[in-house]
Amino acid sequence: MAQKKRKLPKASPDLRLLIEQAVRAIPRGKVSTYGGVARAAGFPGAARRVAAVLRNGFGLPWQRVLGSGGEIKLRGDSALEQRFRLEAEGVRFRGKKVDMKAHEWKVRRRG
DNA sequence: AGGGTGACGATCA
DNA sequence: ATGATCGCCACCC
Repeated sequence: MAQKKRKLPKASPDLRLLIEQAVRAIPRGKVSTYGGVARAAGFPGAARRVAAVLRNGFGLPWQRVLGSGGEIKLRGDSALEQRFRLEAEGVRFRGKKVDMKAHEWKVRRRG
């Protein structure tokens, strides 16, 4: 049994705070990735921590965070819900993935 | 104290 | 494109 159901880890308070801020900074109609949020929060390589924060936290626009390449990494109904939520705010998909070229959020935006 | 785990990511076959 | 494997690392029991 390689997969037993386990509660997901909660991130450290400060790490969680910074990650939450980065997630909340993603505007409606835009998306980012776990790795991208981690880097934006100052923790490159902490993609898994980002996922843990999203799952554990409340009131976050969790649907705007995707796996690399714009792929939804959730399973089952949650994956469908994420897709519906994104489409509801104008995010378009190309097959199974979000059209990152059009929707990926970049902090550095200067025209 | 120590091994298992995961809403990841990159790489290889 | 799909599936396996490895690196990562805070968290859980």
